[in-house]
Formats: sequence, C-alpha cells, structure tokens
Amino acid sequence: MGNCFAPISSNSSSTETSPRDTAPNPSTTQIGEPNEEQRLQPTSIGSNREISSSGPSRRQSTTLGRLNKHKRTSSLFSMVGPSLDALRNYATLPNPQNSLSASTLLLSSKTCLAVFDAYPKAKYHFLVLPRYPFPPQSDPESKESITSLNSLNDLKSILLKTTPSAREEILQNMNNMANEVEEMIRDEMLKSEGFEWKVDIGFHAIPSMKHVHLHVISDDRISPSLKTKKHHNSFRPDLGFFIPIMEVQRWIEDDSNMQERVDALSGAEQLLNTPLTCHKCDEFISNIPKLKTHLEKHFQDERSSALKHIARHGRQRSSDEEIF
DNA sequence: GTTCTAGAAC
DNA sequence: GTTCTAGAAC
Repeated sequence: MGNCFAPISSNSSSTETSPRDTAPNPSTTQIGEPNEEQRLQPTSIGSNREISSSGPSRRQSTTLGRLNKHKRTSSLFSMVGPSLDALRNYATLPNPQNSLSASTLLLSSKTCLAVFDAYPKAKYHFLVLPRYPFPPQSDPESKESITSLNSLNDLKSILLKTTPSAREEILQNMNNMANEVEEMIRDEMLKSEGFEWKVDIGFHAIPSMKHVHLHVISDDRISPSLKTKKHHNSFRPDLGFFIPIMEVQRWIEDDSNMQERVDALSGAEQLLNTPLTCHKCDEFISNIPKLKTHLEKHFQDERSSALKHIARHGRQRSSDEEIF
C-alpha cells in the first residue's frame, strides 16, 4: 500500500529508457493510477506475467494481456509467487523495456534495471540489478560482457569472481541507478505525503533469489508484506545482514581482506534470529502486530514534525544537513 | 522467496 | 477461545 508512483519524469541522462517513455500511452497510467488490485497485490516480479510474450504490441489490449497472464501462471508455473530466478530472467532480457510491464519495470539503462519488489517490505521498495551481458563503459553499444553470467550470481561472486575494474564498473552503475531511484522515491514522497524520509540502499548478505540485486527501500518499513521477524531483521542497517552499498564501496577501496569479508557474509544468517526491536528507537517489541502499530506511530510522528518544520521554514531540512 | 497450519503463547 | 509464530511444504 502506498508504494505506487505518480508519473515521474526522470531528468537524469544516465537513464536511457523506461516503459513510460517508450510504450504507447496506456503504460503512462499503469504507474500513476494503479487500480486497487495493483496497489495491494504484489507487482509482478515473481509472477513472470507479461515477460517476453514476444508478440507484437503486448500492451495494446489490456484484455489480451490479462488472458495471457492467467494462462501462463496456471499452465506453465506450478508455484504461485516468485520463481527464484525471476530476476535473472529480467536481467538477461535483450529488450526489457519492451518485455516488462510498467508495473514491473521502473527504469532501465544499458547496464542495469530497476524493478518493483514483488513483496515490498516498506512503502517504497525497489531492486536494482545489473544486466547481462554487461557492456563495457568504453563501448556501451557492444554486445560483449565485461564479466560472466555466473559472476553476477550474488554479491559474493561480484566481489570474488570479477576483475577489479569490472567489479568497480558494475557496482558504480548499480549505485548510480539506485541513487536515481531514490530521487524518484523522494519526489513521490513529497507528492503523496508532503515530506521526505530516509531511504536505505544495500545488499542482503544472503540473498533469496539468484542474480545480485541492490535493495532501495524507504525506512518506514510499513507494508502488509512485512510479516516476520526475519523480514524486519533482514533490512536493519545496523545488524549486518543488510549491507549498505557505501560499505561495499569501502571494501573495494582496500580489498586486502576481501576473502574474510565474504566469509563473514555466509555467517550472517543467524543475525535474522535477533530479538525483535524497533530499528528506529531500539525498543523491544514482542510481536509483529505490535511492531506494525509502533512503526505507524513513528511514521505519523515524523510526518507531523516534518510538516511543522516546513510550515515554519518553508522547506524540509534535508537528511544531509541533519548528519553533517 | 511465500503459504499453510500445528501448537505455543496469551 | 483467539492470536501469533515458526517450521514444513511448495
């Protein structure tokens, strides 16, 4: 709920396409005016709907699209919900902006994609993934890849199985797109709630889906899909399971103990069993329903103090100013 | 990853 | 009796 975007125009030159830019106009409304079903149902990472039904003009007929979707999910996929390699399917599409619907794909560039998380754990939650083949910076039009598909399996393989230059290029491109997604989120926060709040960007130490992905998630953590202690712990930036991308950037600046760092990632699973406490105020919370009430209160408090501040000073103090 | 449900916690 | 979690199944 609440994780839907009004139409957003990206002003960054790094982004080459988005479905809204390229598709005929129905897609413009998909993000901006989702129906209640789209709002509440997960968007489509897992369902594989509308993936590369390579026929012409997928989006021209809504009815046809829906029929296809249901046919595909019932006959081809026994499991309801996301397939564990849905992201890899996306990442290897030669033409994602033509193959993915606007409710799945947020942004695409020559090197990366940003997609809606199918089970968002906050009001805003997106995934940024590197595409394969991953073209070199020196020749973005090339069909060559600076790294193998296997090296894009997860953060571990990025850190250990790529050349230092490829590693830096991949992480830099992912970071750039994540920053762009954050800007879009902040625009939407202002439009929908009148103020901005924190956005976290990072990897999971132990990912649940194949193909490395960077989470871009708002720090409210208010979402019907957040159902367990492990869900909440997996996004706490202070626990060690969620690795902020800034930290990974520091790791590659001095990679002398990279192997130790990667080994530590594998041991991170037990962190998910950490007792449930609020990630904002550290208060112990006995169960998930109480956490939800608690987080809702934090959100309303933040909102009212931000709105008061804006009323007094005409603008919101940016998070940068708060830190420095 | 999600869904389902038995049994623990209240 | 109801709520909630955690583990099995998918």
